Amino acid sequence: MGRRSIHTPEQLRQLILDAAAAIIEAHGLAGLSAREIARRIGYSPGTIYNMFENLDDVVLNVEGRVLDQLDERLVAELAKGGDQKALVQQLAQTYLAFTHERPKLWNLLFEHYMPGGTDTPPWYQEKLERLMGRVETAVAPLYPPDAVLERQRAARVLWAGVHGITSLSTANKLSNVTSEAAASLVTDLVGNYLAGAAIKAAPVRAAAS
Amino acid sequence: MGRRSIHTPEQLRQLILDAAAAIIEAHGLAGLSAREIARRIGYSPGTIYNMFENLDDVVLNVEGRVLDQLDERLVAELAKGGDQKALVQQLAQTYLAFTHERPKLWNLLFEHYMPGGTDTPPWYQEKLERLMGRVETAVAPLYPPDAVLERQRAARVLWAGVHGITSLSTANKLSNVTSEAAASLVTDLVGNYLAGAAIKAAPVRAAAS
DNA sequence: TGTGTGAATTGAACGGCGGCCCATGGAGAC
DNA sequence: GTCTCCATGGGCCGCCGTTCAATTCACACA
Repeated sequence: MGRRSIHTPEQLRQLILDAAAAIIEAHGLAGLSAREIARRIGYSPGTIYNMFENLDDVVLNVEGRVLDQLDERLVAELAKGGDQKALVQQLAQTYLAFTHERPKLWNLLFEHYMPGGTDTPPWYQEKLERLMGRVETAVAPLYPPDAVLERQRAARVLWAGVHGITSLSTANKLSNVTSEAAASLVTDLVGNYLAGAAIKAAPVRAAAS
Repeated sequence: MGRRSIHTPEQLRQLILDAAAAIIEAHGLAGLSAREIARRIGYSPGTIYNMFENLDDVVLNVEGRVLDQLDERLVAELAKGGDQKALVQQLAQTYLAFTHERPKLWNLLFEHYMPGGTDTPPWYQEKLERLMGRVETAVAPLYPPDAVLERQRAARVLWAGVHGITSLSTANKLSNVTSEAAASLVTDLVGNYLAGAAIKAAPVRAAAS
């Protein structure tokens, strides 16, 4: 069969990524295969190799879209504004909600290693840093303007901490913690961490407030 | 070929689990296969099915051993005793060190879902709860004796938080955070969280101390 | 020491899936 | 109508989990 011209190359790319994401969400990374993607989009396996280098390339691009989607959510949340302290809490809850919506898809980010231990491409690292930057933005008002390192550290700790709660709760590996309870754990983590950090900055005032 | 009696059944079980763990540590869960285990231990694939129900059963038992090994480490750390506050920090660092030693093997716990969404067997959940109990023990002296819920919550939050840092740093998904830097993030997390929690319990005294 | 017996071990075989490639022929350009 | 180009999808080759009839050996007993 020759060319179909039903879909533009870009449409085809998106079709493939949509299908791949759906498969991963339903059956995990292990359930993904070029044939299965092809079946779902009504094309043949070969088509996928015209648009992507190989399956790992497809997966990497699915990951990229997930990161972009999370970024959109965080940006939307930041745009709402509101109380500074509450903002960090809101971001954390947004992250939690996002990862709980499509747990297997989110888990993909941690299941998928690059073949041969290659590290992820620059655009991927940039997406990660962009996300981290959102948290830094939210945390910024709570720190003196010149406390750059503290801010970065806080952002990373909070990001990782919230990630830990979502990761363990979606995997059902936090003994007896349901998804709903995870939200209150996140609140507790963020609240106590920020309170503790505030003491270090200005012990007396923090305690008095 | 008939019986060899070179290994007792129990030895054979351990041989299989050793080999499986080695394969997973080297190539991830995706690299595991009954044939590969058989090759490594010098037996045939069929032998594995005499000792285990199927490959998932093997994997589950590898997970069990990993949990047991971590528990041993935590217990050893608890036995050392020492300052109460420092103890929580020590446990956290022990966890971090353990997961960084064999990252792929540790990751197994979060890559491997039970087939068909079955939940993990009771003995597995018990191992998880035993681990959580270790953290509760370490946290206990920092809370009033009757504050059971607070203690449990703190243990879960700390456990998950530390897990998040180890998870992201081993996966290289915490922008620009190396393995060594992870240790200081853990210290920061535990320190600030506990400090924040202390305020809530007794604002004035915590600030004054 | 010889022999019978059952358990342990085997490995070939089944049915299926996978990644990836390339000769083919249909679609578009002129 | 002709030609060119490129998407196509059938096919190659290999690996997988799992099974089970056949085989071989350890051991008990004589």
